[in-house]
Amino acid sequence: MAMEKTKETHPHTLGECTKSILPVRDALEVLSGKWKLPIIISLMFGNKRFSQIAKEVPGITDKMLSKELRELESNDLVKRTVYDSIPVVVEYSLTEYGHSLEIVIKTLRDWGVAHRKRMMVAE
Amino acid sequence: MAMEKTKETHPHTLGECTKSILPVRDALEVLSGKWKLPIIISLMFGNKRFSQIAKEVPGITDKMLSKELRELESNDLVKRTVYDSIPVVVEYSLTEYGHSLEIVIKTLRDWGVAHRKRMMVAE
DNA sequence: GTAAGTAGTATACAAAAGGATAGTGAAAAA
DNA sequence: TTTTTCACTATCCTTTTGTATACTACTTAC
Repeated sequence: MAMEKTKETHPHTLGECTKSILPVRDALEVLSGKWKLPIIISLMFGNKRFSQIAKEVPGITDKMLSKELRELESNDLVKRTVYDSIPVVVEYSLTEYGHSLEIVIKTLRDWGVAHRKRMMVAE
Repeated sequence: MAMEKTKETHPHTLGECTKSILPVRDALEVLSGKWKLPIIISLMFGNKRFSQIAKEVPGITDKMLSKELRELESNDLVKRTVYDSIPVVVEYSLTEYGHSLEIVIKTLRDWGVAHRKRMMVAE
């Protein structure tokens, strides 16, 4: 009798789920890590200089901040502007593309607020 | 004269931005990494067994899948059910709490789709 | 007897991420 | 004169993440 196991490998249904995973991975590639979103959030509250960001993102070191800013810049999410005053001042700002993350961050923050509440209840 | 540098350290304005960062960090603590969201997405398409998830999440190894599932389970996002059939079958499913991530994932996926489009244009 | 499927674990290693500390060089403030 | 600010960079170290390969133990199929 050997009822063939329905393999589900016909092109129609294959990857329905994978098709959802791929764009999320694309997003994660640009945003993942401990610091990128916090840095972006800090810049959503206004343009900032290096040391200002360092103060507002709790716990970040200069090395991490510098590295992450470079990556964000190379992905066109953050813009770096140098003013050749004395001493030199460097200003970081979100690009228009960077601002397109506002909705993502709002959603994640809302979930995070609920999550924290839940953890406190369960203590 | 010595105009005191306005320190901005009075409790009122301090941390307006930090207050946004903290819940996002809470969320990232539970969700960050390369694999957790892809695994959750795969489970949004239905309950799955270990090897099914392994097939649907491109590139994941048994070791990573096993490790990530344990973490997700300990955070109450995923439920593990053992059926003592022969051979033993283990089914993974999203908890109700896990389902609360649907909106987060949808937002991230939408951004990811737009991001991929953008990258292709810029080639 | 051999392979394949069930759900993983064990071991060893490489790579990436992150942390701690110190230093650069110029200028201004104490 | 020493310290502070500015925007970083350099070095070393630990932790986390990821890869590769092999193995367990049981059952069914070939």
